[in-house]
Amino acid sequence: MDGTTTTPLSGRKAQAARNDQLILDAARAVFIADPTAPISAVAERAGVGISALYRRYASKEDLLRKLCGDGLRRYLDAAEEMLADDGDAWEAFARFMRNLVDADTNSLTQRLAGTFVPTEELYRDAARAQELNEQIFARVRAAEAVRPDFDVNDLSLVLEQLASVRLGDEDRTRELRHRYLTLFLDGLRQPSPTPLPGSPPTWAELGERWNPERP
Amino acid sequence: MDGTTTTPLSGRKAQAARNDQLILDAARAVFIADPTAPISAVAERAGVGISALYRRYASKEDLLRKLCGDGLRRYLDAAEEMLADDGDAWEAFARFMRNLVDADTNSLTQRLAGTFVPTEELYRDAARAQELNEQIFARVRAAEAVRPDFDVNDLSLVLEQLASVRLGDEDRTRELRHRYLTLFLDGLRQPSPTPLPGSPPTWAELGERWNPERP
DNA sequence: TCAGAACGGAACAATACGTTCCAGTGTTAT
DNA sequence: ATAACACTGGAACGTATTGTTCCGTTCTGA
Repeated sequence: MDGTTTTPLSGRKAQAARNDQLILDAARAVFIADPTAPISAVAERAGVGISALYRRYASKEDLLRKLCGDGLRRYLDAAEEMLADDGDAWEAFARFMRNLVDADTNSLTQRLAGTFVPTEELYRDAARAQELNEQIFARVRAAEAVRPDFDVNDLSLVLEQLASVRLGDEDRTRELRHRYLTLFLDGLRQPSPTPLPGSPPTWAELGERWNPERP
Repeated sequence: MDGTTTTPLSGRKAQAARNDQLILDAARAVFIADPTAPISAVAERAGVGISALYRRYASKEDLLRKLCGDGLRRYLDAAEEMLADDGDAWEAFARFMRNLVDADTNSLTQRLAGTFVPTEELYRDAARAQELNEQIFARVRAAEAVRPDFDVNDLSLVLEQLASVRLGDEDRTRELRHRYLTLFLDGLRQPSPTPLPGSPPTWAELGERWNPERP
C-alpha cells in the first residue's frame, strides 16, 4: 500500500531473510517434537508455503542435515565453554549438563540421526564432540567428582533418557528434565553406593545409530 | 469337542492353539521394538500368514489393546508382589523396579497408549495401577527410604526414561537399563543432596497420554 | 471320501508424504 | 511507468505404505 515503510523489514529481500530464520525455527520446533513429521508441517508452522522451503533446501534430508549440524555445533559450544571454565570441576560439569538440557541438543542430533545419510562434516563434528566429551570427563574424573564406575559413554545415554521426557508444552518439559537431571547428578556425584551393573555403552554401539536404518 | 486327544501337538486345533501364543509373542516383540510397526511385520515374525492374525483379532487396534491389557496386568502383578513382600521396604522397592525393567511393562503400556481408543477395562486397570503405586510409595516413604522431594508420579517418568534406552539387542538393552536403574536408585535413596527443582508430574498430565492424539 | 476349519498371501482401497509446477505479487532497475 | 524477475503459496502428481478383504489351498477328523 503506501510505501512509507520506516522499518528495515520491507522489501522482498528482507522478507526472504526473515523467512530464512522463520523456517529454521519452525523446522527445529517441529522436528524436535517429531522427527518423522511431514515437511508440510514445517511450512505450516513457519507460516510460509512449501516452495519457500524448497527454495532453500533441496530436499527434506538437506534440511535435517542442516538442523543436525546446528545442534552438533551447539553441543560443541557448550562443551568448549565447560572446558574453558576454571572454577570447580563439578559445578562446571553440572552447568554443562544443564546447558545441554536447555538447548535440547540431543533431540537435534542423536534423535535425528538415522533419518538421513550423514555428510563427512557431520562425522567430523561428531568425532570432535566425542573428543571433547572425553576431555570433560577426564577433568571431572581427575577431580574425583564422579563415581568411578561411570563412563564417558554413559553420558550419551543419560542425555538421551532426559530427552525422552516429553510432557505438556516446551516449558513444562524443560522443567521436568531439569528435575530428573538433578536426580541423575545426585546419583552420579556420590562415591558408588551400589556398583553399576553391566558395562557402559561402547563408541561402536553409539555410532551405529548414525546409519540410516530403522530398528 | 471330544476330550480324548492325548497328543497335544498334532492336529489343526493344536496348531491353532500354538499359533495363538506365537502371534502374541511376535506381536509383543514387534510392537515393543516399534509401536507403529505394520501388522504384516507381526505375521512375518510369527511365521504365519496375515489371515491367521485376522482370524483372532478383528483389527490392529484390537491386538494393541490386548497387548496393552496384558502389560498392565504384568504391572499389577509386580506391584502386588511388592506389597506382599514383608521384608525391608527399600529392598522390596528396588526389586519391584527391577522386575518392571525386566518385564518392560512400560513399552507395553505408556508407549502403546495413544495408538488405540482405550476400553473401560483398560481405564479401570490403569486406575488400579495408580492406586497400587500410591500404596507402594507410601510404604517406602514411611520407611524413610526415599528422598522426600520425590513424588509418586515421578515414578512413571523415571520408568519411561529407562524404557527409552534402546541399544543393540534385547539383552544388551536390558543390561543397560539395569545399569541406569541402579544410578536412579542411588540418586533416590539419599536424603536430598540437592532439592529437586520444578514440580512432579500430575496425574492429569500423565493421563493425557491415553487419548489418541499424536503430539 | 468329504465337509469345513484354518491358513497363506495376493489384491484392493485409502492415506500420507516428498517433490514439482505454475500462476500471482510486489520490488527494482531502467 | 513498466518490464523483468525473484520469491512465494499451494494445488497437483506420483509413489510408497499399510490395514483389511478375499479366495484358492491344505489338512484334519469323522
